[in-house]
Amino acid sequence: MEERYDPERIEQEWQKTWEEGRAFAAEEDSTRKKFYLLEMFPYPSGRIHMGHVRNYTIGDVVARYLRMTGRNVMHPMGWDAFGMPAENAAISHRTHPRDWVESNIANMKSQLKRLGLSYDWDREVNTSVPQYYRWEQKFFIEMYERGIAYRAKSPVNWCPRCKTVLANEQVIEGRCWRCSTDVVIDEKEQWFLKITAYAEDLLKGCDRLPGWPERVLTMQKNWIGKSEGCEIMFKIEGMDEDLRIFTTRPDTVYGITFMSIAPEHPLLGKIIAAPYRAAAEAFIDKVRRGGTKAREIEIGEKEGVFTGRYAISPFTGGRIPIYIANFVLMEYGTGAIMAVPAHDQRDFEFAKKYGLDIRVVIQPEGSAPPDPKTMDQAYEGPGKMVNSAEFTGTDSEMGKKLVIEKVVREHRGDSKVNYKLRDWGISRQRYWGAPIPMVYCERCGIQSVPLDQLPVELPMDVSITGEGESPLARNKGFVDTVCPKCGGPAKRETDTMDTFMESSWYFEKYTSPGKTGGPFDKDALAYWMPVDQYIGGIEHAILHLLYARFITKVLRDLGYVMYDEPFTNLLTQGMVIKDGAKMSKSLGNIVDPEHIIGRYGADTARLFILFAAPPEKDLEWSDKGVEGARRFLDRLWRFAYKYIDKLKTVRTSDAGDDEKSMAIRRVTHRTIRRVTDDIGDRFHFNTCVSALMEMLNSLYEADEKGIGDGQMPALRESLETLLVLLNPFAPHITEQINRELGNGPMLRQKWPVYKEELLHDNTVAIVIQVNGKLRGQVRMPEGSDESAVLAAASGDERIASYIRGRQVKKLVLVKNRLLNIVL
RNA sequence: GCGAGGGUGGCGGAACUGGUAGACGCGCCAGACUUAGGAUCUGGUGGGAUAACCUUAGGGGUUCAACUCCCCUCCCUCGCACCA
Repeated sequence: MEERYDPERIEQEWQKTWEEGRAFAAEEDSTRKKFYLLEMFPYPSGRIHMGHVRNYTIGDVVARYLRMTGRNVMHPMGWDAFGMPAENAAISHRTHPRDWVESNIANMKSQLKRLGLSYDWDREVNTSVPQYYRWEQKFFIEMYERGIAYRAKSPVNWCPRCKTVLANEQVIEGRCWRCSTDVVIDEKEQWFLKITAYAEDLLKGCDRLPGWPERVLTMQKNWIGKSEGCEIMFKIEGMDEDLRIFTTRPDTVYGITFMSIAPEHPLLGKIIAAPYRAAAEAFIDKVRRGGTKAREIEIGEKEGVFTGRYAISPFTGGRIPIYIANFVLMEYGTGAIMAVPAHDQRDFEFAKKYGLDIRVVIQPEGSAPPDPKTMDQAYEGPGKMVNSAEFTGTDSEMGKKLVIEKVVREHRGDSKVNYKLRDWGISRQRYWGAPIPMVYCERCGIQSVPLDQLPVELPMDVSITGEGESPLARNKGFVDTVCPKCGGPAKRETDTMDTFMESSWYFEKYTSPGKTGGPFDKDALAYWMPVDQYIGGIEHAILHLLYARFITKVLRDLGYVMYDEPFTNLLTQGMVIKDGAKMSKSLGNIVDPEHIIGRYGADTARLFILFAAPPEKDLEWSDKGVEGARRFLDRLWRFAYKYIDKLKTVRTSDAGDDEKSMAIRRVTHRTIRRVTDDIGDRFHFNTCVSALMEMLNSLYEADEKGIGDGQMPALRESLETLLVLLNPFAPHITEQINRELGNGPMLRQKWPVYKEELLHDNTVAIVIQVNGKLRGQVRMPEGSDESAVLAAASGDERIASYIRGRQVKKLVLVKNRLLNIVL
């Protein structure tokens, strides 16, 4: 054994061994319990960052631990290889996106290998190759045939900088999620996936995911945004059309004093009465100029203008003035609302501003109805209906049902559920993505590409300039095709799919990456899916995780998969921060993983990152902390080096029962218990590491007191155990020392099981409290009863001084731990 | 405003069902070895005149016993935010 710990040499050697032995290749084995462990695959940007290191290290600990417990672990890795940066790089570096991506993958792959991550590289998936995206195209066509994929003209979020359409989910506070440019609204023909048809399924599924963090589920539920209420049609005075509104408060219909409609409402042209036209149009124009920014970000003043027209209440028959209001959104509900200022804060503010009536129709439980003249805010709570004709006196919750019944009876509307969730626009006017397999024929219209002609391959001979139309639209060889139906000239769809499509089913592809006759091997899919543990950043709480759940449900309905949810357990790890801020180029606080690995070794990097914080919390990077991690490994190495020659010649099974041996063995078995508890169900890797540090500390303590030849078997057991327990965290150094001990590889080694009888000493330290305050400690045989402990405590001079001359009122004994003497 | 999660030494963080608060690591202090030490080892390290005693954001409560349970207040982070 070398005297000095040299991580670089050791790590390279073991990584080579693992690679050559295909050490982490997973195979279906129906006799073994599977575990599918997955970390979110990266975009191949070229270099890994600390966030990756953290994400993948956490996963690797779980993978290596579970393998040792006997689970058949699949731990794959791949590349989310489509997407804009490749195109941007192509423009600035004059390379082809494919080449750029490939060299990035090669580089990142070697970086991941240098971290010692135990991936099954045989299952590697690259989403940008036709063998991958051809199945996505097939799914798309099948979705089209079922009406799940459809084409529609709709206002889209357009990023002028990225020159592409963005999904609602990709617009953050009115700006592009990538480049933060203000997004503009444009009308375009787009391909959509009907995620709204799955809104209820996705929402219900949230309640069947106990292994997901509550906050992720909450975010998803919020995003889906279900609200139950009803639609009511109001007659418009002097017009044939009805005004349809959506409300969740049918119990307040007798409090309607005006109507508010969105400036984009299609009926507006007819509704606005001639004398009001100029003012109304000026207002509409003003709102429109404000754009998305003003409407969606600034919680601006509520403004509106009277249309000069009235609706008729189907309840009272009264005339209700119709206003155009800036806060009413066309995209939600019907784009028109009934306004009940007494019981809706927004309506209240609007009414106050324009001097409109306020009519109270709900009386709060146990207090008088609010007075419209003195109210300073709307009462939005429940209560008893008042001033509401035949409903007066009814409880508001019951009233909601009864009013809906009345509306239905009179054919003025129906109950209705609305969702905030919108259909997923997947068209992207970009080159580097999966082509949407559709053809436009002048004669036959939209046609899907016949399945036997898939894949529609992305052409490689393109010029990428970043100007004007997408490179695909200018590529005649690609665009010009024949209609699959009539054989006449036709043009291909030139939009590509949102890259979130590829990441919505890659985890399924890992189960049979080489399969060619279809997307998945049925048996492999049945064996491995669903993913038992998924690990990734919280930033994907909505986008990726919602889309992946959606596509899984679609694939289920298309008959490809047989489960409802793809990820049983989800762990969202925190960010890596430095000096209190997220690592970023602009802040100049980036720590390069490669540099850390080069200087301290992968084992040190892994150990630090696991030790510094529990996985779900943010991790503050500390160079000093890294040194501490390295110091621990150095200490481990030195300890092993000191005893290696003696340890080589003894057998663990010969461990003696002398006091020194027993002390060593107790520490060993107690540590097994601690680490097993923390690593298994709790994922508290930081406390695992500290338990291992404590174990090594106590071995050094034993060393200080002198370890004789008689203790060598116990010491061997201890060191071997320490190596196994530490192996998931620091796989290289542990393998190396283990080999020096003359043992075979740790890969298939069993996770140790502690021996109950070795956890206990025959005596225990019992804390003595007097009136709840700590006063001392006595050493007692295990299982001592109240009177015995009290006797011992009384014998202790310090403790006795607190009790002397006073009556013991009560004794509280916590077996083997504590005695509280109450005076 | 609504929803979720937090607030523990100089710092990162422990304390699983209420039972020795501050494990482990960093930093700091002292010492040893040494030509030197940013190497290594040993000891110390919540506050306090190291004596009483006080300490888990602050205040109250339940209990023999509270970081942990209950009530009130303050602060921080994240998500949603005119969704009718």
